[in-house]
Amino acid sequence: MSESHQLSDLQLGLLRILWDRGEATAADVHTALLEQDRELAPTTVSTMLSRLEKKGTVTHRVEGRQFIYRALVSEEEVRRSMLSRVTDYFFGGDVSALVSHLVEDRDVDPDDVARLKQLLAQRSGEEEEDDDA
Amino acid sequence: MSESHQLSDLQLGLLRILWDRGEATAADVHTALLEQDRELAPTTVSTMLSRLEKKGTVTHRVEGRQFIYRALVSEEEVRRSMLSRVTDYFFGGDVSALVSHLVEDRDVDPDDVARLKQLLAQRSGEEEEDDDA
DNA sequence: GCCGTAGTACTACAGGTGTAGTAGGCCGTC
DNA sequence: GACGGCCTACTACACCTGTAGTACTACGGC
Repeated sequence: MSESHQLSDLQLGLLRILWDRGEATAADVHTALLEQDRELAPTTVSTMLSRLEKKGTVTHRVEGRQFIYRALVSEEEVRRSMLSRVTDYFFGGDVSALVSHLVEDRDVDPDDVARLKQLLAQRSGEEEEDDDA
Repeated sequence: MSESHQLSDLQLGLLRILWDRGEATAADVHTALLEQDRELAPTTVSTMLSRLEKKGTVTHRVEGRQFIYRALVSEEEVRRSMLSRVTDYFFGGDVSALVSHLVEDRDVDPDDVARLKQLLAQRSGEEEEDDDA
């Protein structure tokens, strides 16, 4: 499990739509992309969907004449895999190094810092509870 | 600036070597890859390097008969771009949401939690100092 | 001065991606 | 029962990636 999901922007875009809706016909996906200013021919969308299916990333069931697509990889899984990639390449696999970097270097504003502090407090709380259970 | 660096594993591998050494000949890169158990023909490495050069990702100077390559994009830049991608796709561009996620969900062990708390404390400390200055 | 060797350039090919046209099948309508 | 439209399947093509072989060139040694 957890093989590296190396996905292109368009592929991620398609998955995003499927994740958000649970299921969608090719036409739905096409429309959704149009709404995001990705103007592709309907056949292009279908092609991409079948290719993703061939790779096992999505699947479909048939309803009447339509194919209703559904993602086979979870958003969670892909997110995890993409994050791992960054973590591995740039922080030697050390997640907390990544977090440090983000906190130090990037635009985490003061409110968020507060929020995160709270979160961490909670985290250490839970850890103690875990000891209990 | 900051165009999306959509780089493959191998490309990142090559860049990693150049980043670490500053400069390297094709042979150096080849050797370094071997040490990482990436067994590629020397010509393969050269091919990849010239392709990266064509894209403007690396450049080279000539010394004797050898090409000495150097990255044209910084590690920082690529890291930032890859992180943005994840942040944008999965956290609507909200870096602190990403951090929360990492802290909540992933293997940040208790020591790290402590470390991060400290870091955040420091962060808010700095913020107040900034107010001062 | 010739030859081997090292190093780059050129060429090749399979597989993936982005993009889309065309063909073929089916369903509802007149 | 034929026709038009909708939907998928098949085909196409350019470009990128991974992979590597072959060709060419130049330098150093004998």
